[in-house]
Amino acid sequence: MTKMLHSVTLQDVALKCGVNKSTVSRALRRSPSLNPATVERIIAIADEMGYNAEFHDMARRLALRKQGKRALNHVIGLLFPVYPQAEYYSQMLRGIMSTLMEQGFGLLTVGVNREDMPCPEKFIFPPSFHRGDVDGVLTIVRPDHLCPLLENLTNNTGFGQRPVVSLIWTLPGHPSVLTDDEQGVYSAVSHLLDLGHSHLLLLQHYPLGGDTESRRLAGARRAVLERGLDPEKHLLRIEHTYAWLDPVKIAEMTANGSSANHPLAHFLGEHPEVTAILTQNDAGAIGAWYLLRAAGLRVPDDISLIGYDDLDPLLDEQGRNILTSVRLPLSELGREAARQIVAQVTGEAGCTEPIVLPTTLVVRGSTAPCNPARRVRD
Amino acid sequence: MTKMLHSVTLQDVALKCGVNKSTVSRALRRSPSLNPATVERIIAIADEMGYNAEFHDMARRLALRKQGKRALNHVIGLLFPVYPQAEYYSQMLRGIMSTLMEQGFGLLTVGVNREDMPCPEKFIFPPSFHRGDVDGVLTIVRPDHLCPLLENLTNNTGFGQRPVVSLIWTLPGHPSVLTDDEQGVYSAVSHLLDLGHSHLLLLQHYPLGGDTESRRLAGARRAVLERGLDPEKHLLRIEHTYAWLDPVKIAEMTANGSSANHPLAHFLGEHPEVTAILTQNDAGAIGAWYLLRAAGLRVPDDISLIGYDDLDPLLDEQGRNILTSVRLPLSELGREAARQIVAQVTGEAGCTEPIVLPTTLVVRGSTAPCNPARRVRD
DNA sequence: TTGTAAGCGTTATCAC
DNA sequence: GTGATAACGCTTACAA
Repeated sequence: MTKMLHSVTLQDVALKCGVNKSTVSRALRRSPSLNPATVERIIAIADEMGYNAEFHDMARRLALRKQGKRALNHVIGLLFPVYPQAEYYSQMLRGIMSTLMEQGFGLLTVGVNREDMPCPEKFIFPPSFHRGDVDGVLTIVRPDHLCPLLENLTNNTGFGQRPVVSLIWTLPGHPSVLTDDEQGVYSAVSHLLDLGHSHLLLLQHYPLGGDTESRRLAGARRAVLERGLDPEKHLLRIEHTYAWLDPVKIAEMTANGSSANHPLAHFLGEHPEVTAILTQNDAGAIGAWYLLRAAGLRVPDDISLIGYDDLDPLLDEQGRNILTSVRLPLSELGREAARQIVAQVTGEAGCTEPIVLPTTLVVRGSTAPCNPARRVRD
Repeated sequence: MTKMLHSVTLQDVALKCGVNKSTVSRALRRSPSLNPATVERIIAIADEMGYNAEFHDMARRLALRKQGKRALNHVIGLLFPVYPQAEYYSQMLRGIMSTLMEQGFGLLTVGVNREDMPCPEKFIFPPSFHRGDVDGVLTIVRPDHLCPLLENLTNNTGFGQRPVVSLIWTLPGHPSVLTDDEQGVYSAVSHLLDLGHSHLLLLQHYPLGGDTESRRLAGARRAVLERGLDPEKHLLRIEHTYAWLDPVKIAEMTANGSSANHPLAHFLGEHPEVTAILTQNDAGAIGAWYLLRAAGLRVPDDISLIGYDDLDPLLDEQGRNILTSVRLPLSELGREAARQIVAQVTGEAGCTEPIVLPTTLVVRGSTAPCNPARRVRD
């Protein structure tokens, strides 16, 4: 194989084979209407000459357009959030990337910035999307942010009605790949109830254009109801902002002695019956842990604590992670989504209903049997 | 602007304007040889008809190929490692992504798996690379892994000799964007020497196809020599594997009481003069912290400890990060690399010598003045 | 079974 | 200044 700068064309191959270039074209795509012998001969010669089919894709696509057909680009777009939470999104990205690579697809990533979303009409997709270089897109963006972008995309001649698959969030009219948050919280709450806790506090973010929070709540309620308990009494709940339990802020508060002013501290003071807390994510659990500690409450002796995602560790004196948490199959989620979008763009039948992957409760030291003499220190 | 499925062509616009399609072509590219009045008129009508230039890029590129010219795709490839260390790479990725977006470029990411590198000839780039859809590439891959891939790429008609910019690692013959590790370790060592420490231990990974380790060592030596000290005596050094100080492993060892067997514990026993340790990264520092703790050595009272990267926190009782560490400008690194590759592909003059971005020593509680009565507990 | 020829939609080289 | 025309390299009726 010689390293040639001027590329080999069908015509070049045709000349060498002593046939017409259309014959070469057919041969390379193994047309059944051709003599198998000539097909093999032509392919061999084309190979030998270093004919690079992919290099001539623009010509191919131009020709195909006449017939109203189109060639696959083998490129999947990804609308990817640029906000921190590195580990969470990285795991999905790894799953997506490795699966797409295996399938011979490229990944064209577009950063979606939460800050830019107030005016999504200003968002401009890279030209590849307008050009039709992208066969389909995966998105990890909350629906309310996503919808204007998607409209932008589908109104574009270059993208049109190509497939879209949503990760993490359900997206009306499109397939999605989700974690089973109902089951995740159900298993966490069941675990606590099994340990004898009867008054639980569920900390949740304000719903942000998705139904994750309601699915989690549903799981918690199911576990409570299943034991014949009244959710109103036994399942307390606080909705809060992202920053509310930020470990860095909590650390500042505990350091300057103002942590008793935190709303969670107040709430626990008013609700001494609460012996277990479920947080929205591990960072929140870590923030809560230091807050509880500053309030003189010990985990798990006085209060059990469960995180979510199983990404950030809460280390004990020896450096072991003691945080009981709900682990999400994030990289598998990425893999499954990649499989889905590839199935869609290659025209295989894809599921239309959401694909829901199971979560796993990882039990560690931050949960323990309910201590009847609990919170005497309060 | 009507939403049309069949796209508007130059011919369509020409017909409506009552001119030839070649005139429209010239008008849209604001050819100076055209009557400015007609230029404006044609552009207006083309706009109104919803002519989408990007959609017809394949035809444009086909035509340009004749002249040996080529149109920019506005796509940058990224060779990105798929191994864990999420936060480290995510920060760079964010910088790269946001800058490329601002410049109107797309990012085509390719995962490079360390495990696959023993046989890099099996690595296949997505077709976009062969097709010439990528204007240039950014890489965050160690040179020894990268070189075979790069050869693969440059031997390809579709990529050829297009620009390559390397992040983190220098790459012979290509521009690179680096962190100033010499200065990073220099400032860390200077800080320790200023605190009165005179016998330091530098923990480093085995060099892995790059010169990062030697640059760090150089910085350490410079600081020591600057004070008239002999590096042989005052700058001890251990080269170790990635797993050597893995916090999870260390936690297991301390938990089952075997941590005294760790080579670092032995080494410190044999070198009681050492009062400060610099690790290769924060995870290593965290591992070391628990190891020291298990050995009865307190940080910073007995031993000062400095991490690297400033990504992973070491939390104190109140939840504050106490790890003194060298912060790298990772997201700025990504931004600068993106600027460089865009400059290269648009034909602007780019720096040929490496761009080196400064690091910052973030002093926290894990470093303190050298305690003369130190390590009496040993 | 294979060759011929007409596009796909652009750009560039000529004329005028 | 603007219009015809010939590529760019491929696919696919249709003809042979």
